[in-house]
Amino acid sequence: MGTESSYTVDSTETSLTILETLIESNDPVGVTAIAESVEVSKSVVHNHLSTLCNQGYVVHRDDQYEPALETLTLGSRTRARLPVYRNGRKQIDTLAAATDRAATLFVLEETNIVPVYIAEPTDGWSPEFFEGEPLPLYTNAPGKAIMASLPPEEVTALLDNISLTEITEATITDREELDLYIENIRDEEIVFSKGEHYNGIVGVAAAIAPSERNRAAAIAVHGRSDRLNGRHLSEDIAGQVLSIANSIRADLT
Amino acid sequence: MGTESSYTVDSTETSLTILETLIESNDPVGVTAIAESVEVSKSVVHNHLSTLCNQGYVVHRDDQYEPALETLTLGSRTRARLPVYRNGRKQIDTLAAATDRAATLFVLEETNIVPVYIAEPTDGWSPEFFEGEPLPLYTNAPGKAIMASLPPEEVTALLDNISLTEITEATITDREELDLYIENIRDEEIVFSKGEHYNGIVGVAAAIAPSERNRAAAIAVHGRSDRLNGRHLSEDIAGQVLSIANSIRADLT
DNA sequence: TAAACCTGTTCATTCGTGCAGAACAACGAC
DNA sequence: GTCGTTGTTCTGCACGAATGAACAGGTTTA
Repeated sequence: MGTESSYTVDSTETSLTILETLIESNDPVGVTAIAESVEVSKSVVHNHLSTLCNQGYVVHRDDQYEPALETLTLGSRTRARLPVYRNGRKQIDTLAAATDRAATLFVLEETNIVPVYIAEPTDGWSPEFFEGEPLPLYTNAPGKAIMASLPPEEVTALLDNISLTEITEATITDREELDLYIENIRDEEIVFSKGEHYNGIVGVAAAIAPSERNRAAAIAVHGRSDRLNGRHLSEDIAGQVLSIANSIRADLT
Repeated sequence: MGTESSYTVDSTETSLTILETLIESNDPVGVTAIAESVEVSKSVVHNHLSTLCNQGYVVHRDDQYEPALETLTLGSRTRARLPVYRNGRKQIDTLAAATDRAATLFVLEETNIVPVYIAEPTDGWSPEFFEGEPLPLYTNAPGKAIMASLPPEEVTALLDNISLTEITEATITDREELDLYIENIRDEEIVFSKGEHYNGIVGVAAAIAPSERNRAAAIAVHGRSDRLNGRHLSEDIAGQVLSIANSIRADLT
């Protein structure tokens, strides 16, 4: 893991940086603005944008540039490789509909979990994170559920490669405390979290343990703590999360 | 439109080609295989892969490379810019649930339509196309519905930039015939298609006309012709497509 | 056991190309 | 009209990306 190679291609990096800049700025943007933001000359930005346009990842209109919708292919085809997504997606939809809260499917990748599919409630709060945005393992319910579903030696291997930094006041930043916590939830089927990544947001998660051909995954329901609490959270919601998790597990044969 | 610039960055192109190669091969793949496929030397492939790994778009395990789930961020954040997606997504879900067929939201980009959100039926056939994969305007119902919703001069501007090639026997390849067809459906609210892009697949579509701040879009229901036909198609399904289209239009204020 | 053949990775060298910066063109504001 | 902008083009130079061979592992073959 993590053997950072020194031989890299600089121009690819700047191209990707430019593309990311386009995506982060939520409106069409011009060459000079990008040049200032990325700190390269205008002509360079122009060349990279032309390249990205030719490849179909950027569109050009009225001296302004925007990320192209074709960027969706990369991700949609990548996640379509995951059996847990292909089989589990509809179950996430029903989980969101049944609980009327945001339901998400997470998959372990490297030392992070990545939300692979987010089903939003018909109305109300939706998660701040995006599909594809890596999240740390230790600041949320699905991450902890996944860790508890892995063999202990794999967990230590993962945790040895990351540092525990505080996101909110509720984040566990002490390694021993975290190890102990994971041991304690090892026999549980459901993991709760309260505001360890986003203040005022609670979550219920259940892991889908890895197998021969499937990566470690987890499903979760998130919501604002004022609308998701008490027995409703710990019994109703948790029960539904658990039953959907079992159902997805069963479908993976 | 289409002023292809000659000043481009070659290494960016090869990086993206390598990434696309990884995505198309549905399994983890090694350096030499990519080198053969892209026709560059192994060391070059290695350097580009290292770069893509560092940027988070490729993951490296056991001498094998795979596209990273983080590729999802690009597309998910790009489509989140579209008001029609943010407001219409749930409606597409209900359309798919109500008809128990695949329902899709398309958006016009350059001279293509791009599926931005696909809701699959609880069981049964799902479209062959991926979210983000550009489709020609003239081979399917949503494309034609969009053209019929645009001012005629814009349609001719679009069609002047593409060539009509035959995909299946049902594809309209004659420009005059296509122009006439579009004129004929101009007053209709619903457009049908039968196997013009995929054999044996029929579709019903309704356009969401462009406005000041929203691009031209369309919604559609697709299915296999043996299970989607006759009065069921032309009345039941069409009616639901229409009512959802109206609802999305209304939500866009 | 050892040699032949796979991998993926590293390395020096050389050639090509991506880069900066200035000049250009096209538009808008004052 | 002129001075701001903008995006685009162009040229020379220097840096860096590509080459192709050598290296380090592992697995198969004799």
